[in-house]
Amino acid sequence: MTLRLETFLPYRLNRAAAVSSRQFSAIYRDEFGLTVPEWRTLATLGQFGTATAKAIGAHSAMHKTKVSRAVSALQKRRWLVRNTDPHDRRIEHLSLSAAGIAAYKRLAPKMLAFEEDLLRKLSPDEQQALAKGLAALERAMGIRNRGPQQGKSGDLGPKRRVA
Amino acid sequence: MTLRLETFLPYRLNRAAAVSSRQFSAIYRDEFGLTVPEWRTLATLGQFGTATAKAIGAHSAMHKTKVSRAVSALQKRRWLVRNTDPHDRRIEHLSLSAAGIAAYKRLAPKMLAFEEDLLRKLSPDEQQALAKGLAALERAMGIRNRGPQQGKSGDLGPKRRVA
DNA sequence: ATGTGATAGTTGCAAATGTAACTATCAAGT
DNA sequence: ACTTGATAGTTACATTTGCAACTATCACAT
Repeated sequence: MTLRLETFLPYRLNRAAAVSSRQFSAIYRDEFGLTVPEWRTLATLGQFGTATAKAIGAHSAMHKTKVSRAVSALQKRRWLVRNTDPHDRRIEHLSLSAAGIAAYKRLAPKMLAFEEDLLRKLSPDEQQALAKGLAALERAMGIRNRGPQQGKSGDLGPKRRVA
Repeated sequence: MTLRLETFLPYRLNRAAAVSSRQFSAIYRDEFGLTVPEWRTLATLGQFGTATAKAIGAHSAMHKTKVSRAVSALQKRRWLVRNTDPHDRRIEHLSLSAAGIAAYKRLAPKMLAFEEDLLRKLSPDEQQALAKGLAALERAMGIRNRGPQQGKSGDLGPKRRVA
């Protein structure tokens, strides 16, 4: 019974995530003063066009208050607009304004380039292994990768884990 | 130029780390009320016997204030003892008390079992892929897996002083 | 129509966190 | 000895975060 941290999965994940997050977040922090939750929200809406706060939270594993505050911040910058669902006024469909889209289009290539720089340090089969391993892990942990929308009936909701 | 979050590395890492951390931390939180930094510190000392606060931070990618507070908390529980280096009084060699070791020995098997439950959901070659991909990523990001001592720049162990 | 329970999202408050400034110590140069 | 620059670790302060409680709205049953 020995717990070797270097091979212990949650430890490795947290460490890798922390380091990568520090490096990547420097980009949008320096350029726009965006926080991590704000950038994630921007990126989600940039990719999907429209999503609810709940869907963003489910897709990114962010707590709903984190999403709520990120949405408020982006709205204050006038990068994001809210549209109440006409059939259910509890729901707000979020999307980017023109300014928000412009910021996204300016940022996304830099993020991708940075990722590519990182991945270039891996051999092709290491890259493949990483992708395969992560996908399997996501599946095992119940992380679903469908679109963030479908708020109504089908929602991929935080309810799993039957106990 | 499309940024698909489901395949974007830092996003996936953060998401996987967040989910795994939530699940794993429930164990030591429920059992002992330990926080994540406290558990990491405990686990590091449990594995290595002795380490400095700086080494713990370097090994786990935790900020030094996080480590400092975790060490204080563990010390307050009397699970940890500090020993000032006789040759350099800035340095404190940390180690677990008997009570700390007892707690570690009680916790570590549960953590390992939980990890095993998770990994069992992956096929053997998925497990291998994950290990290989993570190792490559750690190398690419400059995460070194030697003993917890020595920072990024460095040599092993307490600085060699030629008497 | 009214009550019950569920859901989307917000907010108050306390706890956790990071930055920067601090103390104490050391090594090396003068 | 004294200054300078570096390092290990701590602390003050402001920001960020999460939990719990809240509002508003809905579906459904009575």
